[in-house]
Amino acid sequence: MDTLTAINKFREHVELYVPMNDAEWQILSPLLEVSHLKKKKNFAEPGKVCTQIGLIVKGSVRYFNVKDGEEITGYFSFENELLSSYKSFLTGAPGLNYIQALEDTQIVALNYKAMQQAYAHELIGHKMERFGRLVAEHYLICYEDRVTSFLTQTPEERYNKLLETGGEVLQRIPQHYIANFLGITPVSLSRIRRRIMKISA
Amino acid sequence: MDTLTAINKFREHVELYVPMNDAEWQILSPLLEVSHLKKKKNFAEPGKVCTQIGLIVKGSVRYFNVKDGEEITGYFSFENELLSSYKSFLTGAPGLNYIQALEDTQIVALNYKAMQQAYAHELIGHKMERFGRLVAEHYLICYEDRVTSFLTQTPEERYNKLLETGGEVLQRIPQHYIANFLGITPVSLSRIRRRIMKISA
DNA sequence: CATTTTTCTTATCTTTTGTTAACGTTTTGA
DNA sequence: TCAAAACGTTAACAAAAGATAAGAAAAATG
Repeated sequence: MDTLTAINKFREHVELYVPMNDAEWQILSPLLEVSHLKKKKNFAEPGKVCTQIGLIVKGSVRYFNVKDGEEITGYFSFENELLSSYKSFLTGAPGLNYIQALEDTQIVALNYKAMQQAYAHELIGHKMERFGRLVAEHYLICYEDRVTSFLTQTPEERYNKLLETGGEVLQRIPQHYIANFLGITPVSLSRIRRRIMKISA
Repeated sequence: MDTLTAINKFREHVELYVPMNDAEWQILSPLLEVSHLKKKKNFAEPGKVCTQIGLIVKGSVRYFNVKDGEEITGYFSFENELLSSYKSFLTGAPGLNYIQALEDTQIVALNYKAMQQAYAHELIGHKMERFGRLVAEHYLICYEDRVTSFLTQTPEERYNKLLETGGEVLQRIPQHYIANFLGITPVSLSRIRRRIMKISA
């Protein structure tokens, strides 16, 4: 995808949250950086500060932690979704997880400094703060739902819910990553799948 | 606590995130509502829209869901912490959980309309948006950590970590609530505690 | 296109958790 | 103050999940 098209995707994404006129866009757009991430390359790594928040305009990524030498996948992001190692980006502390491209991926990003510039800008600052707030609120709600699912649902219930709602993830992602995402082992997910098969058959 | 002292606590809380001068405070403070919640009374209930976000100036609350007639406690909030059924407050959709006073509790709150007024205000809007953003980011990080703990740690590890860091919760909260918070049953937590006792003894 | 590598399932065994119930203790509230 | 409710622990059993290993199928890679 060419750079202009990519950058315009960022504008579309912002406009999901706040309206943005051309004058405002002229201020924001020069702050953006377009980058490419080859499959298996990392957007973020443990021990390093994540300096960017980005929009995936093409491709997909996987979030994972490494514990006792094992990868534990926690999340995925696809086209038209934001990505960042949020805690690291927001606090400036080193991150704890990898964000790795599942396929060749194109990203339009703001670095931390540019983001702060945008927030502080006399013309677009108020609007950008609102954008930042609405984005944070959106992900807050996602996380709230996820925590609730861990507290109130069994792994099997979580998987069934994912079957209903999780379109893209289920098609494009290996099962053992999904198992991690659900908080269980791949072997356990395989057993759950067999239980469900038997019931519905 | 008298109303003025309570309201000033709200100002102190805002100033943890953004500076606020007297003129700005004169605009914000009239939007606040002070309320009291007797022990066991609900701040939020499933099926009802949570219309307020509040600061606990005295007391504490418990968040819980009811599944199959059983209460599952997901979180606690204490003095000088914000409370809301965020998803409901932010989206206007009916909430899914109870927020209930653990003791007689005093709350300084903004209702949704007042919050939107503050965000849109020509003088304090930018600052309030930033406050809202920083608060959402703060809780986003809390939730991110919590999800990670479910994915990468065993219940026993989660409990050990809570023992290290969870000061107030451990002193003031019954164990079966803590078990729920950790995603396990009270019986299971009791067994974990015995295992830990044996090792450290 | 051949060969690694990855992915998924299955089996076995162990460990942990859930469930239910009982018991003594503490707290609550009428 | 006294009865009822709530709380924490323990036991016994069932159900589920983790660990490990093996094997077949599918996909990736040179």
